[in-house]
Amino acid sequence: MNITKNVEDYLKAIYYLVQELEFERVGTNQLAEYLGISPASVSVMIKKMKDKHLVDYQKYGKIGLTDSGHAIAVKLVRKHRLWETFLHRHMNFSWDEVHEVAHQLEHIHSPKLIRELDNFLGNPKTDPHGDVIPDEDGNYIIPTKTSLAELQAGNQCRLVSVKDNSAVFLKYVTQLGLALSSKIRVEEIREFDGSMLISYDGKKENVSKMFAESVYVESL
Amino acid sequence: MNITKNVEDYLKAIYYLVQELEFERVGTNQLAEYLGISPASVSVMIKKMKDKHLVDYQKYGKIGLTDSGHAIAVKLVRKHRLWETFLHRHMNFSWDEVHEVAHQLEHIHSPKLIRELDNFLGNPKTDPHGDVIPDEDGNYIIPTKTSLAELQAGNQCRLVSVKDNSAVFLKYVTQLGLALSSKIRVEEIREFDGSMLISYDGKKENVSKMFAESVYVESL
DNA sequence: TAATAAAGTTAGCCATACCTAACAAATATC
DNA sequence: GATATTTGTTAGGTATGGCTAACTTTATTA
Repeated sequence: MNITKNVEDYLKAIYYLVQELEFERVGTNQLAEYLGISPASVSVMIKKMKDKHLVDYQKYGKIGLTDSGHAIAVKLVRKHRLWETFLHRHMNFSWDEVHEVAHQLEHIHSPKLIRELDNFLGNPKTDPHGDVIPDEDGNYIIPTKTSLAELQAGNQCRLVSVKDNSAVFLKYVTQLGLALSSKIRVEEIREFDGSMLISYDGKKENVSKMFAESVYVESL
Repeated sequence: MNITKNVEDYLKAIYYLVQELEFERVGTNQLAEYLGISPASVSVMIKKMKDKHLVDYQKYGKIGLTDSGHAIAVKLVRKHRLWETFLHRHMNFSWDEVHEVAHQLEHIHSPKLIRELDNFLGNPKTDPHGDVIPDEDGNYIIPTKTSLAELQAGNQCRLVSVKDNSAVFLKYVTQLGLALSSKIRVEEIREFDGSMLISYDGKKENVSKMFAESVYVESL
């Protein structure tokens, strides 16, 4: 059973939509939207992937991963995050630049390379966005994620990861002067729109509710 | 004009057959043989590549690279050899293991990554097989290659590169206890089959003419 | 509940890139 | 120079993975 680059992309997309965004299962349209292709193409592909026992599916239903599909997806996530770490630490890629190239690199097939890369990087536990890197056996703990938006005025926290890995969002975070492990204090929360005034590194900035929801923190 | 991974493979293959093996131009059958695909497929592909101005070609003639085709091929060679160097130096890949994975990695598109990789490696001039790595502008000097077979009994030399990068051949070289920059002395040459007795590192070994022709040396 | 909207599927088409079989051209040999 | 042999091309088929248009099913809402 030959898994193509495309099938790998589908598996990772399903994994992402199912696990990270916390839907239980994904619809063909959502998946199509996420992958930037037509729902019709997804319909056809999912049928083939079902034949290969990579996804759970029945017509007009929702898509889920089988155990084998899940295992492959986790391996891809591991590769992706190891490459991101490599690019960030050794190739001078900023955290908003790593994703695109890592997306290409994750399709390289070489168990030895991944083992060696992991070793070279010193078995990192998280990637440049604070996301957990699954171990060689595909095991990992998804940490309970608290968003900045859940805090109260007066609370202090440390930035541990981001919900949105898009270059646009990450550049904005960088522009604000924030990075992983930045220490943040919630100064005020505006009831009417959920925006907050936060302080960090001697700065004070106003951020939207959406921003606060896109940033995960650890309470201090 | 979108260059696919397959077209890249064709370009590199043509480049290799034309430059490295010193034919002026390649026939479709030779190319098909080298790529492990049918001549018919090559015929069709070359027609498309001609339309994209990547190759010089006319029906029933021989294939050559255009300037733009050549430029792309050289960039691929550069990427391939930089990745080989990386795999060998930092990922503990032996010189017989690097080719396959580098062949995958050379298709990664990211000018920044290649610049950074080159920098990370300290702008290496040669890869783990002793082959020259073209610079960022695609410039490189093909050194005059002297094979071990050209030497006379009593001559001394140093191994600088190999003609054959196949795992089978490289493993044999390693097994003999030879590596790049090994110092070799030609002890005897047998007229009838061109085989030679060579000595190096206190060892004495008999090698075939074909072997001697597959190893490039620098006279001492 | 019936009409409408949203979501999903099927059919038929395109591009890439491979294949085999049959044919055509070029080269080599008698 | 005629006939093999080698070399190369064309035609028609397969698989992957996209697309649009038309249709069906499910969900929503009046």
